[in-house]
Amino acid sequence: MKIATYNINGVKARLPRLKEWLEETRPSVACLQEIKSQDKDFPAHEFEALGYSLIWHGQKSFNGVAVLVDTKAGYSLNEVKRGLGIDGPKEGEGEQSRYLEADVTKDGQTARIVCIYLPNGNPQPGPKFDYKLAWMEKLRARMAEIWAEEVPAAILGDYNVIPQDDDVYSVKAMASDALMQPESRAAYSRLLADGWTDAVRTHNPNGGVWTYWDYQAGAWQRDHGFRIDHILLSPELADRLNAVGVDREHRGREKASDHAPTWAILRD
DNA sequence: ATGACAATTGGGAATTGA
Repeated sequence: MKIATYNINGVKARLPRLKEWLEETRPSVACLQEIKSQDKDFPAHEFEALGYSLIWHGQKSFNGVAVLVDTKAGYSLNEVKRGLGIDGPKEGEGEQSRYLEADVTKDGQTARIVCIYLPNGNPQPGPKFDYKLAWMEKLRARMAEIWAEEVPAAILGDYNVIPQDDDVYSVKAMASDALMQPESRAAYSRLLADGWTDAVRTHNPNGGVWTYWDYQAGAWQRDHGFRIDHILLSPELADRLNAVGVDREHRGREKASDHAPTWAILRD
């Protein structure tokens, strides 16, 4: 089973790139973030035509997540939960679309798949940063519930956290950013301390792997990137981890997202 | 300190992102 996470930065603007990525790399499960589409406008048929089943949780203008499974390869999915029950940082805006959880099944084997788009938190300090930290605690509580269910589970997505100094091209350049504040890192570390495994880190213990390059200041050309898209695995799935990777080449294409797809392969 | 880029909404300029 190949599971992947990809912050696509707009499903409508990215549709050709996204479809070719699915066809070229054929993930069994794909978690998408920043679909930037309302539910009614989400082009589900485009993905169904490629042999994927999917669920999505959209929102006007920004945010939004989706989970796709390869029906051609025999996978099916059932939604378990959408939303963590936490309101956005603006008064009265309600909950943002950042969380989608499903059971994915093939040949009688089921894994819990959670797609997250964790709040960015900039500028910090401020209400958006407070929201980020509160969201991370909500996530941790939900992950503890999943842990207690003792199901094989993977929590994939854009965590908007640079876990360590060797996960960024320049510590100095990003020092004041919400992505690498001590509070953000501590909250992420607590997830690992709870027993979850950072799949990409496990296979790259010295860091140096990027999943995001800014559109600005020639960041891609200079390889000024960092790692914020993560795949966290329960112990059973961590034991089955075969390989991880980042589809860097897709970041360099025409009209690409500023993130690159990040994936892990698990033995059946 | 600021802006550099890009997507969305709405049909211009503001918001958001990281």
